[in-house]
Amino acid sequence: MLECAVIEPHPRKMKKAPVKATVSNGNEQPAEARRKYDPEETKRNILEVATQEFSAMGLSGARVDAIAERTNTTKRMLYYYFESKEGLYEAVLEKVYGDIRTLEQALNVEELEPEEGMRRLVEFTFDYHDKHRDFVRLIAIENVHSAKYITQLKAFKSRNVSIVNTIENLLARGAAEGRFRPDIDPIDLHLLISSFCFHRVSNRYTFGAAFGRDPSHPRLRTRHRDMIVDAVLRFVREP
Amino acid sequence: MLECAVIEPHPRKMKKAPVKATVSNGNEQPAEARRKYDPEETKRNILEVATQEFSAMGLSGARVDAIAERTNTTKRMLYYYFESKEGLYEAVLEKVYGDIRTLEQALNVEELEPEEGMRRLVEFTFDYHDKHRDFVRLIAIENVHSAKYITQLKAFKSRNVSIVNTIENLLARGAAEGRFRPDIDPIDLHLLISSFCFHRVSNRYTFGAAFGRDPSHPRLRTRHRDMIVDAVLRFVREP
Amino acid sequence: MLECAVIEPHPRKMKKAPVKATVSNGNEQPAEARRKYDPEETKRNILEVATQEFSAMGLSGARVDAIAERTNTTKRMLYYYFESKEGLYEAVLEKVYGDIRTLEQALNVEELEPEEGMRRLVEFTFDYHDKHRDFVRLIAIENVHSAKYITQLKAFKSRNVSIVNTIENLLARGAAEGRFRPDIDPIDLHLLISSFCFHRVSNRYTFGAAFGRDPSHPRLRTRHRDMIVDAVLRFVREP
Amino acid sequence: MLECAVIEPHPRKMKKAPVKATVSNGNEQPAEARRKYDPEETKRNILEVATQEFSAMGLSGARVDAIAERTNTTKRMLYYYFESKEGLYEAVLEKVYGDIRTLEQALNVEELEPEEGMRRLVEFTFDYHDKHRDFVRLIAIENVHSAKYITQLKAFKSRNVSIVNTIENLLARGAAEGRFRPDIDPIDLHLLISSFCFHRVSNRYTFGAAFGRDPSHPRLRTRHRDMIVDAVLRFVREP
DNA sequence: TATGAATGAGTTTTCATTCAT
DNA sequence: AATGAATGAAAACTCATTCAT
Repeated sequence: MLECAVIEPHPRKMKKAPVKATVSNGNEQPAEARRKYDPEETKRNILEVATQEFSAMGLSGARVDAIAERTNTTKRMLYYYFESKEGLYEAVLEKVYGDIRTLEQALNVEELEPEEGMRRLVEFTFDYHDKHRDFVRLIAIENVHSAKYITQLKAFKSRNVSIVNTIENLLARGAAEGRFRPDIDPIDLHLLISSFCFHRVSNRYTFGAAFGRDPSHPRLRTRHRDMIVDAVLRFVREP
Repeated sequence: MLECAVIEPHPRKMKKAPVKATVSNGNEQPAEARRKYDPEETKRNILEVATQEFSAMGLSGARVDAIAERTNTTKRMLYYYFESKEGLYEAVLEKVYGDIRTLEQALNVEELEPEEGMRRLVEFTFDYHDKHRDFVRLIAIENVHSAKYITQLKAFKSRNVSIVNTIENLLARGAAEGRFRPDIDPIDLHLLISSFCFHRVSNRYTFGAAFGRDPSHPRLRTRHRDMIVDAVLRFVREP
Repeated sequence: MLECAVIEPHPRKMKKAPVKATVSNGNEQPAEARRKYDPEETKRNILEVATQEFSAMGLSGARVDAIAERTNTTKRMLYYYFESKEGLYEAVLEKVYGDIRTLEQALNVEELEPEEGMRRLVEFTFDYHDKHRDFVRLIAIENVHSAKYITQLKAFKSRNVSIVNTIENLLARGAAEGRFRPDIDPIDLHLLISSFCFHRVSNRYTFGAAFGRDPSHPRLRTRHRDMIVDAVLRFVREP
Repeated sequence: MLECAVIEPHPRKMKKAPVKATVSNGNEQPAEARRKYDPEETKRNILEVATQEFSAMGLSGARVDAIAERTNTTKRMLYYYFESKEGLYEAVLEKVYGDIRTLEQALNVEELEPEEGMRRLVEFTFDYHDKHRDFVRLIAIENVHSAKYITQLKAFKSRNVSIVNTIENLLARGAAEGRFRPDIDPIDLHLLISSFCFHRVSNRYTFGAAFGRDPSHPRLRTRHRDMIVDAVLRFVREP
């Protein structure tokens, strides 16, 4: 049967240009309509939507189609700029880190006296996680993926190093003044601080379900902020 | 007959060994006699493998095929016993909670004096997260999915309630004795404790990447345990 | 805008089972209907169709959908058994080689006297290419892809070696008898023979277009067969 | 502003250097003056790159983007000048034929005595295929596509006709002199000659893989050239 | 003449789930 | 109770081509 069945190559045409239907879609842009050709805006738009999707659904749970749909452009552009779903995910991580960097610059605790500086640092860390929930969720998601993608970011290590340096400086000055205990490891302390700040955001769903309290409620938020400051100060103070 | 081309499905994917390979006992039996159907064992085996897969890959990232492959049985059985991927995931959550309950019974702090009881409670919480990493990862995964599945578990709420009751009791007794501050919210305190215990497990990949330290290393583990006990006691103590 | 837009994870359901439409499609199978579950038949069927498609369209030109459509099964099975388009292509190459091997066994020229053996060998080579056009086309296609896939086949090298051995034996015996020239390289001669046999099949379209002759026409076929035998014998004969 | 994340489209694909980079001449001109639009040069450049891509990848395997990338111009220009991928492919075929035509004029065997003329003709055919590998590959590719495109070329038929005429003339003169056999069909002989010359180029990858010999190696090349001349002369000579 | 951004339709591949035995 | 084969829907990704400037 097979061997001699001389199948003339069935002629199949090459891709042709699609018919273009330039019909207006009814809901026209308002007066200050976006420019049609604005790559930076396109990228930003894609990244914005992708950030939401990835942080809401996880890397595997996110759908490229879902992202594209909520974008001002098409799925194709997403691949045009970011190569692949993973590439887009990485770009999202990068962007989220970039966004945060600016904020971080503002933290200037080196000039404050140690206890006040420590208070500021903790408050900053708290606010920072509280404000950047997408960031927190993405880090949690990264841990599900064994931090495979985030480790490739240059920004990643440096950022953590800088915060630890800040803590180290505070601890050293406090100890020199006899106000702080001298034997505290800065990284350990950073872990203590960020654990709380991170956890109440990352685990707010299970927390809410378990205790019937939404940790993002303003009253709870304030109380938590005070508490972690208090706990940290009590922890570092001599004796 | 394609004598020379016996094509097995997906010949290129490396097959990991099933989790519990039924070892041959040497004196083989005729086919019918040897194969002893053991539904309980089959279910246990499936759950075990599924726990690994879900906790390693997340709910969306997990693959039914991957689970079935490492099982002693087939994909069909997985559906036979657990209905669907989601059903299996729920069963995994349930199992993980069940496993833990036993351990939890052992914690009897009500008889200890408040400070010692608090120490025990924190240590218990620490050890418990440290030992049950799959549990921790699954909770983190649940939060990616807005705690959709875990809230359905009866075990879930009760467990958290019981731990909070324990803390409440300790705080009340401590306050009565004038040793603890009287204004501490037990749920807040639980959040403080569990944040640290949870975070160092759930985020160990990003932590490791950021600081070049593996938080599961024994030395670090001990230090962290001491630290959280210390921090909590300093936090609750009067004044 | 972005940062604080708390997007509640839009609930999206997991894949559900499709509705099964078990309607009869009208053109029922004849009495000797295929068994529904016959993996060997399924694979054979896929390979048969794939052979046609690849040999007609080339590797890049072939369409997985087109193959699946002409199959008794679905596209999914194609991936079930062959992993990928490339995997299927490789399996096709393998099968085509397997098919041919049998035929080749029949060639027993070692017992014939050199000249008669050489005639048989050339005729065999001619017939073999003439009959296996898919094979010829696939080899041509492989050369477009720099023989990337075929080199992985075990069957490939051994087959060529055996035919060269056969030629070598004939040449040696012929030279010993003083009938053949002693300085002929067997691989070169194989190239001379197979060039012609291959070319008139592989290039029949351009040949037809250039000269208005279809080289597969029976009359031309016979003349070509005689010609290559004649040319080879004249080439090898002393002096 | 995503200051730290300037995302270029497809940042991961390595870009090969364009085929002819317009080197800066040191003393730069103002923008308008420096850029000299040279349509002919642009077309030539595109064709050159396209020839490489098509002959290396086949018609379906070739990528318009890949061609444009290695060009000094953009994809749009490619469509501007050649309409479509197919149009470009046809232009490549045409160019390749055009390139060759010049060479072919030089062959003047009508003045030589038949045997010497035949030798020259074969050598010419050999050299011509050996030198124009792209041409050979493109013909092979055309046969994968049933010679759909090449048949439209005016140059195509005429070229083949003229070579056959040349052979016919040689055969006739040789037969008249009693040196050549009188019953040889010129088209068949052309097929014999070109088969070998074509095949060793078109199938050099599978040949190399099968026999561990690269047919384009100078030593092998010379031997092959001598062989085909020898074989043809022995074939045409009386008796 | 020239260009980078944009696109829609197609193409390959994956996945949870079910069927026939 | 158990199984390997089978499946449709959806997901990721690609490609030739065109638009707006």
